[in-house]
Amino acid sequence: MRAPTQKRGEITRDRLLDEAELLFALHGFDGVSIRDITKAAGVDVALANYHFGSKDKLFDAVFQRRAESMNARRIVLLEDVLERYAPGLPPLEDVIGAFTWPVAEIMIEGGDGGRAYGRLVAQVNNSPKLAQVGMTRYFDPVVRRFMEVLRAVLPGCREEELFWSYHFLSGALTLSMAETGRLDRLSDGRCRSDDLKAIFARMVPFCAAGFRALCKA
Amino acid sequence: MRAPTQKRGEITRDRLLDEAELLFALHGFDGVSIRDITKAAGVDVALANYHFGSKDKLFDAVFQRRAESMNARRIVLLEDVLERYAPGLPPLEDVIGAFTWPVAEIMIEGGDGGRAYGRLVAQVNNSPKLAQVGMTRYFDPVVRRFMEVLRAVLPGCREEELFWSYHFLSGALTLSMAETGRLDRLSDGRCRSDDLKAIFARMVPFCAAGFRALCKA
DNA sequence: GTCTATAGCTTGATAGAC
DNA sequence: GTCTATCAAGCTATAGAC
Repeated sequence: MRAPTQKRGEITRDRLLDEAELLFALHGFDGVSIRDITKAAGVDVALANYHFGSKDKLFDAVFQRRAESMNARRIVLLEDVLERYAPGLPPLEDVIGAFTWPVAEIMIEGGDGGRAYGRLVAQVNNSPKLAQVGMTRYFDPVVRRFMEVLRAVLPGCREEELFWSYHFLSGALTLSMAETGRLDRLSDGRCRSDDLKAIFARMVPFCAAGFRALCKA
Repeated sequence: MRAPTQKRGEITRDRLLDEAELLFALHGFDGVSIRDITKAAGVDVALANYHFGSKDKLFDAVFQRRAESMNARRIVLLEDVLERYAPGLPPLEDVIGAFTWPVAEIMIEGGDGGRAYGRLVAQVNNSPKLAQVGMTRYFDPVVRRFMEVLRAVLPGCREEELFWSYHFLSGALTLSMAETGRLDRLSDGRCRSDDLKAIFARMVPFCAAGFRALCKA
């Protein structure tokens, strides 16, 4: 992730982002101090404020970093799917897959940081204080694009049913990103929170059936 | 909620629980100080530690308080449904309804505190640090009972599919409890996070269809 | 860009008077 | 049970030397 040609300042910046990501994901915004982060990154306390201005802005930078690549990937997969079935329309499953799969990719390929980012998004999406700013600003533009396609793929579906369906999908998706390990215990080890391929393979048919059930009514 | 015959100490205790519930729900455990809570409750700073021992234990007491009545209500509704269809088995929808509806009841009938409690559970369920203790201890015993009934109602369904289906239901349910208002904006006001009857009426068919889709495969 | 030093404030918890 | 007073530790943020 870190190019060998980076300047010292950039290395510090990236280290701070990486450690902040891990710590915020585990303890939440208020559960982590600037000191915790700079200590974990092995840099001086003052550098967090020098590079990011404030703790708030550092959090925002962490949240934004991977949101951009994830959203870009979502759009690529969506346009791919649309093209593949043009001039017809793709199955609902493929549209949902284009939305959910980039999350799995980041968490699988992004190592500890990628998994931490998933946890972070899960907490932000479920926080009344943070969801309005974080999710709305960084994710909703792409969600609106998906809603357009869903509308086309499910003709005649009422708007309310379409939005509520998305809401339930969002809940299922973000709880999966949280990787809390709760289901591991509940299922006596049969299901594992970190088995992302198992989860995402099931999330698509589960939610597709849900969308169809609501849109039928 | 507060009996007129309560002693002064009990009133203080209840006030602290009520205000802690509201504040923890909005800002999370680390976003609230003992001073914030005692100030909101109009009692002395030292009384929180006198009555509850520590901030951790106060949080735990808040979380446990409504969990007990919610779980009791879930079991009552479940046994009702089972009895109504005996010696046969109830439809999947009724079982899911017995699990989800008590949440709506508490949030609708419990006023500001009830809604705050929903937000609190949403955050705990999505937190890697808190979910293991909070959810596992207070909710999983009842969930295990529901899993037994779901197993009976969906004969031949593989265990993994059953547990993952519950996981997705849990995500949809807790995001609905969070009432973040995100969907309100996204849908340009067509859907409202606080319209609990609209949400819970749709959650049942959405998730029932999901369970059936996964168990069929 | 980095580091030292520090200002100014808030934190959880408690000892002891009432 | 309640309140005053306080402790020791933590916090964010910044001014100024290098």
